[in-house]
Amino acid sequence: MPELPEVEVTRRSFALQIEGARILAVTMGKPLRWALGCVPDKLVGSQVQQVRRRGKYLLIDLDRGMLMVHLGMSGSLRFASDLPALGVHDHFDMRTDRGTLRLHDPRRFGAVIATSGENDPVARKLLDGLGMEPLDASHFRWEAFHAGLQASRSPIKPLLLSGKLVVGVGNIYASEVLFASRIAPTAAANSISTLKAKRLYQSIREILALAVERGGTTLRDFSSADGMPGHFQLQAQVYGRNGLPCMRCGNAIALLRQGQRSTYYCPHCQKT
DNA sequence: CGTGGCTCCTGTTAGC
DNA sequence: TGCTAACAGGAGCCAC
Repeated sequence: MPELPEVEVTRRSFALQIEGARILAVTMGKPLRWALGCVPDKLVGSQVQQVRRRGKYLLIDLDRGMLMVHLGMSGSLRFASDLPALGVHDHFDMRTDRGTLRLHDPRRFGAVIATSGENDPVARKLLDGLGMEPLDASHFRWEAFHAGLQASRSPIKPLLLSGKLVVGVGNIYASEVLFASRIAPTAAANSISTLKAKRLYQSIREILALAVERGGTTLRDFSSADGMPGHFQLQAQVYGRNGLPCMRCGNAIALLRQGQRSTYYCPHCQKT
């Protein structure tokens, strides 16, 4: 479900409240994608220092160790002091003296992993090799992005989704940024003109930033940790609009399958 | 190494 | 209305 904007909106919705909190108890539900990596009781007594994000991972720094949280396809976090009883899809529940952090994840593609810190082998394995942070101007450099495109013959849509060049662009935003920059999703990355590559670079920055500003996209059930839904779907130009008229030229939006994922695009506006 | 296919799991929706 | 199949916002792993 969540792409970078939803993860960032989630982070902002509870980071300040949970900082300094002391962990009182941890309860696990059904198993998630990976085991927690330690007995839940081991977390008790630790203090939350800050909540960061790398790609679609939330990194919760503790005075001893680091919790990594991934929302997968259907995950969402809540942080509140008055949460209802655990539901069948609540699989991680961390009670603190400031409130309870709870992961709700019906499909269980998400993860909560306890590591010793950023240099923990498990953390390294998941974080090493991630691409540039699109909302970090000093990290997301045009020169590096352009060089990355030039170095790949992969179709641009799956390359964006892979996170190897730039992180956080998921299935919705991949379609949206390619439409905005008028690039065919099937175009080989190294065949994209410098002009279009520049538009793509700008679109990634602008569209993701706008989505964060708007509170993320809620297609089904996304909400941030304070329970607020997103509003960005009102802005979607192509995603989910198969057969409907293109907002730019009026021709029908087409649907394409790339690597088992749906891609929406305008065949008229997005050539090569 | 880069690339593509499969897989995990549950819920919702489209089609008959 | 009920059944079934397809599909859903991710990404690690394996085989080429």
